[in-house]
Amino acid sequence: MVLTTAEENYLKAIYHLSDGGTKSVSTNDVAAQIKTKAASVSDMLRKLGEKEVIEYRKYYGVNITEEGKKRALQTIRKHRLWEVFLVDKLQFAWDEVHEVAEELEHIQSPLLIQRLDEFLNYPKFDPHGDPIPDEFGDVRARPRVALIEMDIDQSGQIVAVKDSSAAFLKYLDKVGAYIGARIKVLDKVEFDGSMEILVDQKKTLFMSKDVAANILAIQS
Amino acid sequence: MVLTTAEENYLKAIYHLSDGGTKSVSTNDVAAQIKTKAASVSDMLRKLGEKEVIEYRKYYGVNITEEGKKRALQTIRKHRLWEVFLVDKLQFAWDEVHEVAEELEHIQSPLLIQRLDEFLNYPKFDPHGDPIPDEFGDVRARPRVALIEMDIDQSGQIVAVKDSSAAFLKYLDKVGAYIGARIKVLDKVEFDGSMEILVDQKKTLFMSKDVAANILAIQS
DNA sequence: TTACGGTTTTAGTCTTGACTAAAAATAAAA
DNA sequence: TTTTATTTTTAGTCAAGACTAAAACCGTAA
Repeated sequence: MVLTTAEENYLKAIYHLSDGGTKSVSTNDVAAQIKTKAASVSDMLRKLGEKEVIEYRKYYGVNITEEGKKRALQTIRKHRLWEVFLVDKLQFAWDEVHEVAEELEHIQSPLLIQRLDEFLNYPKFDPHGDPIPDEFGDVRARPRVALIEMDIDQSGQIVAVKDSSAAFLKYLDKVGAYIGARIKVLDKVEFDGSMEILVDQKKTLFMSKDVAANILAIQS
Repeated sequence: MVLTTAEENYLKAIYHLSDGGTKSVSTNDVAAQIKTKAASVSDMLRKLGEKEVIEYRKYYGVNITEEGKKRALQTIRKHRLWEVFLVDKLQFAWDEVHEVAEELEHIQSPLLIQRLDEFLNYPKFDPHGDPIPDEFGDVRARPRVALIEMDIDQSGQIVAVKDSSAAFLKYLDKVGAYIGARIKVLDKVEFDGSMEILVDQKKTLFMSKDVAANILAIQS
């Protein structure tokens, strides 16, 4: 059973909105996500229901089925692999990749994706730090570690903060350590626990133990 | 002015059928090329005429305009660059690339194509030996040389034959030296002018001076 | 229990790009 | 010059995927 580009996009949106299939999703939410009108969504949900990739009860929102989840993860896998390709091989910046990957993810060729995965050396995370599902749709849980726990020379990416107070976020923004930033530990000072961090391969940043303990990263 | 995927495909077909814009093309020819019906073509020609990428006179076929030629060459450029990518980077065989490239060529991103070109090191020919237009649509004329003229260790691709008699073509087919085959000169025998040729990186072929003089190749 | 506001669905329309069947135009033959 | 064969166009449909407007439904508050 083949899905159109539009159907793939709906399914992906539903997957994301449902937190990987754990919650049910309303028509309006899908409409907002896809940037379309609720009426169009109703129509599409009926079709996706017939194809059995979602379970659709009129007026009660949708739940994604196992088959649907598998399909959505395939699309997400393709999207993220292309993002890695664009950043690692074609020197795109991360904020430039999304739209292009949004188009590339709909290319139909299992061989292409298999070979691309191989060419990229089987990456586990995309440039935003999101995990890349394997060909069976399995997603490795992403272990998050406090920046303070990372060793010298380790690379990674900032994915979240523990203390999300406005003041702290403002500080992060000011020094350029935004969510998504790729970082590398250059040095750790034994004396006060402070760290020297390379951000986006160009900017060096000094941060106190307290700051470094509040930032969560994934290692790569 | 933006062209849809379907419009790009029509334009490309017209470009090819018109021999690069030198001949006019009939509705039926386009229908055969696109594998669609003449009625559908009529409709599309009207639309392409309004967009001024072709000159359309009812019942008298179409001529591609300068603007249309430029657009067609952009699409051809994208197609051929992707083919190079698939063969050179993803280890596709040259007869596996066409369909996938047919999808990839419609991805809209000038930056993507510019970076891809750079990543592939500005290739001048695709895996079938067809020239890749530059970003302005200029196509470098492809210098063809008789196989017999090539030096040892030179690589290239068979693009045509001088003597296209059935007997000769049959012979070529039998030994596996088809049009499009990638070849490399392994050895030239001074004594009788015969050559040893590596075909598609796997098969070694011995051919007489007379045969080698009848085969035209491009060098790469 | 009924009324109301918000959500969702239905009904009907539009555009793109395909189709078939029929009409019209051109080209070739008598 | 008229007839005939071929090509091309028009007219009318269809499916996908969007839209608007109107109707139907749900949950909550009176």
